[in-house]
Amino acid sequence: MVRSELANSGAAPKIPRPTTLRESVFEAILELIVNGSLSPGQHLAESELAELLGVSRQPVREALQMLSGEGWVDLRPGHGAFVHAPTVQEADQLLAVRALLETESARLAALNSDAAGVARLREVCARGLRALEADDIDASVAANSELHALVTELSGNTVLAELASQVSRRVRWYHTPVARQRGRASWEEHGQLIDAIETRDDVRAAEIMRDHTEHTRSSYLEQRAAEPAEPKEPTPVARRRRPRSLSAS
Amino acid sequence: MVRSELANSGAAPKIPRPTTLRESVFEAILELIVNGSLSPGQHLAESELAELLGVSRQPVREALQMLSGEGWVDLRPGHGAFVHAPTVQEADQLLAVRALLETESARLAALNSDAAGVARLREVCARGLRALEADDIDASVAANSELHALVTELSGNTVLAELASQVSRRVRWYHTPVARQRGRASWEEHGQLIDAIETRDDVRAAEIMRDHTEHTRSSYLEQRAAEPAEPKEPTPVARRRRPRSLSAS
DNA sequence: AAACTGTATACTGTAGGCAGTCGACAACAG
DNA sequence: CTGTTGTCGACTGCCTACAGTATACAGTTT
Repeated sequence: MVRSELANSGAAPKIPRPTTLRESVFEAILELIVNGSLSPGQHLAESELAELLGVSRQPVREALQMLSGEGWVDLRPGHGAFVHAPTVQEADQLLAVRALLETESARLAALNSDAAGVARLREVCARGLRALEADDIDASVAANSELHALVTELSGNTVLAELASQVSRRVRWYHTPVARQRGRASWEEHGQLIDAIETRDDVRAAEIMRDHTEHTRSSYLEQRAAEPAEPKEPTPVARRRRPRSLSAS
Repeated sequence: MVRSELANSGAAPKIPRPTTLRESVFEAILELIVNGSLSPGQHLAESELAELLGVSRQPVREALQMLSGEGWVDLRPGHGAFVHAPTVQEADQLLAVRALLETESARLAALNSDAAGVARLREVCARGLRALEADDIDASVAANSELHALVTELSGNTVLAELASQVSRRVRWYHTPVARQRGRASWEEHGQLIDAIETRDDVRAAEIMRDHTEHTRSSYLEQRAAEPAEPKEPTPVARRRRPRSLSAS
């Protein structure tokens, strides 16, 4: 194998693998949704998005269908795509499902984890705490997601991990705007969780994770109850006729 | 409302709503996968499928992406679609996830159910038993799925129900070929489950469902252990060069 | 004979275009 | 003035076509 010589030469700068256009478009639109540039209920015209992103309609179509599959947009046949407008009820249900999936993940992680896994958990946890001290909300939220993803990965159940990851992303969307508080307590719970995983105490790990996710859930509900953003308008599905420009908010 | 006169006239033959082509193609390919016409690992060329189904490549592409989203095919960029080849490990993980989701569904159903819901459950259960008596495996399996779907629906958590439905379909694919036995016992457990739901005994309902799904899981594993169809060939990803014809098996 | 290189083929990814359909507004009848 | 019908505009869904790329085979060189 003469090639191995070249293969082992390392220093492979991972050539900018021109990932498929639809994936780039997927990420781009997702970003627009998450950061609020596209408001819930808004109609997404393929042509406009295509022009905005400088691509043809086809990748946009495919990206919209991917988004639909994960619940980010609603696809009404013949009418096109609308940014999904999450109801409070749905958010609550989603949080409940997340609690279920992550609790089981924590339990399995406690049973399957090894020293290396625990070390990685601690590293992420430390990073999250540092971000918290520095008041870097974004980094803190990112570390939070990373930690939860790591727990699901350590569960050893790939299917479970993928499902949890999908659910978590949506949860984060609903939850991020109200996640400012509940920082310190959250990371303390994370520490306890890691302790339980390290000692392979699956029952305790599950218990901590359940309480932890339930805390964020009740925190979310309180927040929503405090400021009922739009109590009316139960389904404001793109009331305005033509959102000519996509630059909302 | 003059229109109500016409609207209430009933007898709406539900005009053959020309559902989008991509959905029809989705169903068609899914059927080909489930019934074994397309074997796991087989490469799916868009052009061939398009010609086979008498449509253009576009709906086929979109259908394949939907299938990819639900885990039926693997989409390798630049290489096209391959029928997903489930490993034993993955099937086991999927069954574990199903157990988790359905157990929670049963618990919630016990808390939320009403008389009407219980009546529907009993109806389906009776239908399943009749099918079993008549040795109608297909009908029995269908009733089984319907019953489980009904339980998740009665849980009141839509998100949970959708997730469980998705997982169940895949489970059924892996499981159907080995589902011949375990008929009688399964339906007896269903009866007990309905009893628990009727009496709103959430703990017992969850317990029964967990045991029930664990039974099918161990049943599946035994079956696989008994006949290790292809112990070798860990990833037979379309080894043959050109599967000219799509009529496999 | 073995390995490398050039060429051919087939398939994917993307673009552009056309017909069908839905919603909205305007004109008209009762 | 209210309800109905005709017409316009826009957008989706689908088809066709082209370019880019990966794979396999054959020819060539060492």
